[in-house]
Amino acid sequence: MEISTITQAMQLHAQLIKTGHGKNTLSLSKLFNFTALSYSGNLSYARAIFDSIPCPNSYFWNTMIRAYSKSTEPEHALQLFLTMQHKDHKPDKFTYPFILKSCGCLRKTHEGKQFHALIYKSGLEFDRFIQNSLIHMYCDCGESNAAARVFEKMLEKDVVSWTSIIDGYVDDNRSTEALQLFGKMEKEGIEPNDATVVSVLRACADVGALDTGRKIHQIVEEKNFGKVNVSTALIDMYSKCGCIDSARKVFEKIEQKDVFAWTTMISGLASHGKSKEAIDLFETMVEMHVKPDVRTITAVLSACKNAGWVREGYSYLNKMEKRFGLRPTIQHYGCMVDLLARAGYLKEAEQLIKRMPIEADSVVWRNLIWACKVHGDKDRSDRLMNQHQHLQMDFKIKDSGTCVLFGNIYASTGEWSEKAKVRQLMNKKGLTKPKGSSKIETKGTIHEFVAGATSHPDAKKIYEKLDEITEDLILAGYQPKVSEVMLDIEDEEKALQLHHHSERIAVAFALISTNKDARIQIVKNLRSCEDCHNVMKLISKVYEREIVIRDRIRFHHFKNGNCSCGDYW
DNA sequence: CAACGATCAA
Repeated sequence: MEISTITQAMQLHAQLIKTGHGKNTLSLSKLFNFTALSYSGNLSYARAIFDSIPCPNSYFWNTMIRAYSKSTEPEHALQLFLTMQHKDHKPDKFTYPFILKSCGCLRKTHEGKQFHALIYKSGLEFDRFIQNSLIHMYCDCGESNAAARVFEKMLEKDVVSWTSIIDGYVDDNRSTEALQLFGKMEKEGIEPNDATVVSVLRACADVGALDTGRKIHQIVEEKNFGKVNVSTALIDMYSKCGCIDSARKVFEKIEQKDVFAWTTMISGLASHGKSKEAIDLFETMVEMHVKPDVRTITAVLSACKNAGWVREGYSYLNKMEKRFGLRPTIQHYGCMVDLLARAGYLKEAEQLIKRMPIEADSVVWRNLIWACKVHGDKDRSDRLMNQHQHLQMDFKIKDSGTCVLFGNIYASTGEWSEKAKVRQLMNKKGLTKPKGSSKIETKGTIHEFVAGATSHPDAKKIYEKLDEITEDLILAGYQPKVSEVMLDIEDEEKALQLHHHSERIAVAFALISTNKDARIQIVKNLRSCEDCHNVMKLISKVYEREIVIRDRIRFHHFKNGNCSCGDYW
């Protein structure tokens, strides 16, 4: 008898009890399997069945543990493992993958390592499934190095091993290495499947690896990976690599578009400054009866923010709860505060922070304070900075972003002693300034630059080119600003090197290493500043090159000295 | 006697 509903399962259970289920383990295991694992099952009912078995065999133990590992309370899986040991029942090669999954979900690195030791002692360390689970567990716990050690030791790495380690590297901000691993995987002749390409596309999106991304698109076509999530990953990759039109083409071809596909497309359009298209697409989505989720609304609000549409922003924020039944999160309120503040409604922005049912985080405060500075409302920004500084002291928030903001504000108004205090505070709290970097892809390889770095093999040529660029820019009317970094550095020569921001170094590298008509595409890990924009505008004009910059917030397309995304602010 | 691992967006 096939079981497909929980009622059927209960009927079968009743029958088994009546006729005495002692001998009929096959029916009972079928029943148990359904109750514990199927989507329409019932975990506590499964546990009741489990508890009614006097001496459960391995299958029952493992299935019960597996059920917990998939549930919202994976810690019960670990508890059950202890019970199992207590009752002298030995774990086997099926037990460990579920246990390791639970450790991963719960970020229990320490326990995970202990299980690793147990696995080693029981001689199961060369089981492929267990090794793959170990890789995944270590990645979930943020220990990608430990995962890599397991991976290296594997004698037969299969496609799941490769996918797991690649995906883990992407999650751990090691996308460049993830792409190198994919290259190795191809060399070893392992065929990627749909899960693999999704992970590799995430890596491409992360670092702006368009060439590799296109290559993956070809593989997807050849192998006919038709799942929506693959298309969604392609849309995201193309969007994040600056090719919004290619993203759109992939989107149009999807037959059954789900929330993820819609949301990814909408946020791609929003980040490219195409607010109108983003909003239109959202309306179409609603017409097609696809229910938006909280992230969809975030994308819509950020489209409003980029366009400065205050009324529309408010209306979507209201609709979100009333029409779609979604509770706004800090991201939504933060976006709305930012929208108001950028449009110059500073008082309203501050009031919204006080009114909203969630406590503002430091990102929200930071955006508002910065907006006050941009709009020249010094009283408000001083007051907010004082308030926020107290918050920071009182709650011991470790937030280097806020310190950087304060430092920048003091520097821009020439309050050097205040700025020095911020620096002292950062030292005391052990905070370091996030280091800006710029990535660029040439011939399928990712190059990453930070200000002042000299480790690139072409460093000498790049800095020569930079000097040349600086001269050309000055001829075209650029006035070098006394950079903030320069003031902190004693050594003058070092200061001059640092003065070249990372994106300028990347552009110089692109100018000497790419074709004249290829567009230059840069991924920054921080938000780009006004000075960066002015310089990019000029370079694109003087050298007649198209330059695309992606920063934390959005894209900026520079062509012949014009920026198609409006001003940076 | 049954069974196990990797998947998307601010």
